[in-house]
Amino acid sequence: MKKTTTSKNNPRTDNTSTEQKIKEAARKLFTSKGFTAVTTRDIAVEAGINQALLHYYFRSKEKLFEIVMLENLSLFFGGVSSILNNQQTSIEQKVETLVATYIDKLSQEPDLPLFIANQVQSNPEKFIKNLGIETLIKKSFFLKQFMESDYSKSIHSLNPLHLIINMIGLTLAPFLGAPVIRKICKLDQQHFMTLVQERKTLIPQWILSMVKKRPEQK
Amino acid sequence: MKKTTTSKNNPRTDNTSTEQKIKEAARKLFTSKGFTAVTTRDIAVEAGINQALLHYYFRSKEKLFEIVMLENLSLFFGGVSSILNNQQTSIEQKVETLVATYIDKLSQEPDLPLFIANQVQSNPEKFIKNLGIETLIKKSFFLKQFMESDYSKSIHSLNPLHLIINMIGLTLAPFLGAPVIRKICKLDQQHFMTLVQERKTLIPQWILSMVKKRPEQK
DNA sequence: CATTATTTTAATCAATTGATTAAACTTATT
DNA sequence: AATAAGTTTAATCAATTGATTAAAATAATG
Repeated sequence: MKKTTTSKNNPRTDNTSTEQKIKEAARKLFTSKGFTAVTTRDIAVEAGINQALLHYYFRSKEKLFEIVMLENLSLFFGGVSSILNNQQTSIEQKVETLVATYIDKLSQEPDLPLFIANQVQSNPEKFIKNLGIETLIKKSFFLKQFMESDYSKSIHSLNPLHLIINMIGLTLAPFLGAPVIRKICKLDQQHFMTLVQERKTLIPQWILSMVKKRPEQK
Repeated sequence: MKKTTTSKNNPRTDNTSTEQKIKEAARKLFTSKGFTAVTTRDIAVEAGINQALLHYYFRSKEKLFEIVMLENLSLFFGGVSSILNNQQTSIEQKVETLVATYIDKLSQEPDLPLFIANQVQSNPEKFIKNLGIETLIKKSFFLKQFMESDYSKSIHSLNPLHLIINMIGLTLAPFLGAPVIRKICKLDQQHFMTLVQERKTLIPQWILSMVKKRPEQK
């Protein structure tokens, strides 16, 4: 039987190496190929362990996926709240940090956006519940700050929903299209990274220009 | 045996109703759930036919998926070439028509972007080959037009790659996040549609403001 | 060291999967 | 109507799947 609750054996910090190996293999495969496309045997091979061990440690494929999904969610949204609710920073600074943070994050985990997008599509209510997205955005200091700013008072006022959609869209787009972009433009990993890094300064500029003034209709 | 080549029976235009039913069921399921998550029996049930008929008409699940994928690709990219290569329209007009066309298209086929994104990730080279994307973009009249315009000559000149990424990102974003956006903001289908329709005029304005002038660094 | 608890393994299970087959049924052709 | 060609069906196959089991191997405990 598996040591479940308070066990006495801890070789060192005891995050049983095998358990960890399985979870990491699962995360790699689930994140890049999705739930149904990955078999428990695939995971076992990737982790270099016996297939039965997967069930020994995680009961079922579903349970393991659930864990991976929650990990990916917190990886994707972790830290956002503290940026959005920082009382010391301006709107402009928030946009900058947010974009920069995500570009760095996605540079290390390029499969994350598509994984998240698939979860959003296949299970939106679960997605919303597991995160505090609703409060994360709607009750954020960022939104309050924006609604009280000149931006939302001017006649050029823009629905903040558009703003959020744009920020996310502009940031995720190059990662979602990465394989095609790289292939067509013949960019190696390094050149692609500089392209993406450029956007750290560009996106905030674009976002602010959207909200500051509209070009006159000709 | 199946009537393959030139058959003599044609009730009317003879796109055998069953064959069509299967293909439509397959498209619906494959597009929303992906290849591995859908079984041939799922398709049979959705189409209201016997499972063996699927193989009778399409040989294998893979072949059927291939057909659906190509159909989706041409659905997604159809008409783009004629917009990009129109010698009569200005850059501004091209951006406007492109955005408007896609917003209309995706409003009717909201699952398309994620399906395409998944294909891009899992099989980029096939994706590029099946389409003429490379020529579609790199050799388009649009690009030539842009490179010769004031936009690319000014000191504010912007890598056109960013422009294309932005256009796509801004257009697709609300559809990729649709379920969450609708849930959080409590938008019904109709209100979501007006939100998206607003972007038909907004996105071209944003795109042009990006390329026209940069806000000064403070 | 002996005993017990934990971890790992190989073998196997039942269910599901894509695919095939042979017979039944329908439609067209003469 | 008789025959042939095309279509549909139910039954079945072999392979793969997630999951279980019981025994073996390893580590911990007294």
